[in-house]
Amino acid sequence: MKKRILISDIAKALGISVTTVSFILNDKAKEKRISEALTKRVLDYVKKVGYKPNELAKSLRTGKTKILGLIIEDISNPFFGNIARLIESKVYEQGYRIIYCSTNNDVEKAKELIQMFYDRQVDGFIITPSDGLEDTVKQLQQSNIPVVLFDRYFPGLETDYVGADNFQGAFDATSHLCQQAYKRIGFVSLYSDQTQMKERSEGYLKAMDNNKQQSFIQKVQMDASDDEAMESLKDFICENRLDAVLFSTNYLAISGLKASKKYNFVMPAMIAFDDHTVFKLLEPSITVVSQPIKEIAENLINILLLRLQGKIKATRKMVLPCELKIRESTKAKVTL
Amino acid sequence: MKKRILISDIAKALGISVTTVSFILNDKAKEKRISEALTKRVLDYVKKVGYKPNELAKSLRTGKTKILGLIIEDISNPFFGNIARLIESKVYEQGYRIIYCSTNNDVEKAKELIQMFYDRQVDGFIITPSDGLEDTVKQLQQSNIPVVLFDRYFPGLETDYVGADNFQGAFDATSHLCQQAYKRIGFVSLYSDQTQMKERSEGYLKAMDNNKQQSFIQKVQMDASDDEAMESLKDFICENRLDAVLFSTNYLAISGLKASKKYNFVMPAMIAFDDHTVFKLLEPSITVVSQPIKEIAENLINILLLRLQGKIKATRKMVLPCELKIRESTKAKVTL
DNA sequence: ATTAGTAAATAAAACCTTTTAGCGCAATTT
DNA sequence: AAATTGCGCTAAAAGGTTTTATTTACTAAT
Repeated sequence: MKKRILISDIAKALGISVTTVSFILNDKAKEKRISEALTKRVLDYVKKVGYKPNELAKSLRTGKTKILGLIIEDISNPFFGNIARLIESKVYEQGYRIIYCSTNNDVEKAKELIQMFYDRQVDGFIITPSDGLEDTVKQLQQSNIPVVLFDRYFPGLETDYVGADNFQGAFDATSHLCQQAYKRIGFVSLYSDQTQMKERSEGYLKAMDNNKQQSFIQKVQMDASDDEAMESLKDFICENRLDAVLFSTNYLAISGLKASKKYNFVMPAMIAFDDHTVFKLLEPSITVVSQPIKEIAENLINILLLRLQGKIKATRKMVLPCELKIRESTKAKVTL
Repeated sequence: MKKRILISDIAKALGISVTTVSFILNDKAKEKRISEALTKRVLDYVKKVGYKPNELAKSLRTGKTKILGLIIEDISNPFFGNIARLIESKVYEQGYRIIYCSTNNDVEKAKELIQMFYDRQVDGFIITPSDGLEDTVKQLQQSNIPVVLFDRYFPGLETDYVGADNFQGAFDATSHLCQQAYKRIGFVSLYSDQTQMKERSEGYLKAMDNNKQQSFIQKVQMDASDDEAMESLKDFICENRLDAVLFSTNYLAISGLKASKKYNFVMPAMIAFDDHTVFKLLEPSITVVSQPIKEIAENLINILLLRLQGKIKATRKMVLPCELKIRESTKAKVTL
């Protein structure tokens, strides 16, 4: 266990000052008019001894950590998991690192996590905000630390934001069900004020209105257990004799599928919001509204990096189109 | 955007020294015989102004970051995703934080990530090591930084390790297939020297030997595309007229299922290693060898924390039992 | 009256960088 | 001739903690 080598060791070994070494290592050799000969000598030596600066000391001095905080709803949901992975590899190329945490939609936990990231002086945030997090986000903004929201936002707060066109996604999905001649189309959502949920509701309702159909809406408690969700979904689908259902999230759809298995009823035509491995494999495979995960991740990073570099002033809101992936679960209804 | 408050501000405001404040804040008031009156005065004031020490400065001084590095194979695989989540919440309670990264089984990326975590001075590592990472792990050990491996290990290296009993899991699964009267039982694995794969192979082979059955083994390239995997699995299952298959990972099983859908052949009886939402939902539902995720996460953290506190000297290897969850995909064979 | 001991607090060093301000000298401009 | 500029480099401050070694002001013992 050998001792870490310091910048002062380099300076001493080469008989020059620490400052000079620091300038050279931070690509300020030209700017500070340090001779090429010396620059090369330092660089060679540094490489030879494998010197790596102490990132902590660096951060302490500069106030920059090159770490970004990613606060997401649930890392085990593949939608978020995939976004996290894409973000991770994107920022990696730019020399940034990610610390992530899942909130599981718990406001208090989210607040704590944000506080902790703030204490660790992350350079910026990407957040899927839970209900009730508006003030915290506002505080971050006031502290002048870049924040980009995704998946949902706060209507009353000017923030950078990247998300999918939830209205259009739900509208297209519902319209598709109408076209396929379904007559009793239900919508499953959550008790939540989050914008993405509201937009999906509105998309559903608008399409139903356009087609002059009666709407059926069931909301599930956000903290409901799997069993509770399954039971209420069974009741919703069976008692209303629905012939089609649009689920506003992939896990609600999965709860629905589990319910149909557990309570042994036939799942009607269905569409889920957000794709999932399950949906491609099932018999019949499930039609989904798929969010442009890659584009979302790319835009999140781009906006955050621009902000970190101070290159943008006005807030940016990006709304990206969803794609309806039509599979077997929404074949045209056979009228008896 | 108000200025951050410092420990020196506290000291000045109360007319005492920085040292005293520091002692009190670090629970050394008694040890350093600081009067209770003063202790209370400081604590109250700190609470009132909401002082939070600068974690960077703290880490720079103490050499401890209270951050642990988690290097896993693939965060989007629910097996790893769930372990990550459990670990995250466990260490959170202990005041530690997690930085994670996925390697996707790329050695070079793994090396880079470990180097970067090391540069950031994480206090300890939890690693699912890729092939070829032995030297890097050895170096970490020599630098006296705690490392716990999981899922797989290096036979030639004395390290802490937590994993499932892969041999027993595969053995039980294979024995179950034999009992159900299947006669042509295949095993799908990876071209990899990783221990967990070898152990699963051996479990399969041992059970086949015990039952005096011919074995069928197919290996898939680790970097194979989904399509390549699907094609070779189709050939393996169809050409050998297998009536049962044991898949050594959940994603191989999923590739198999996709293949049966794409190439339109009937999937024989099957068992997958590691559970997955899909497996419960499919018709028929899939029998799995389930690893004790919760126990694995708990033991990983326990061992790492003990090591961080210097409470253990000898290396610990924990092998935890797997559970065979019998579902519909392995109903007894009907002999014609 | 001196010494020893102790309680309560502190000054200063240490952790390792980056960055500001400036030095000494030669060449150029006023 | 005096003032300015350019060059190549550096001393020292700053960033905010923790911790070691020490001081101060007492009381108790010799």
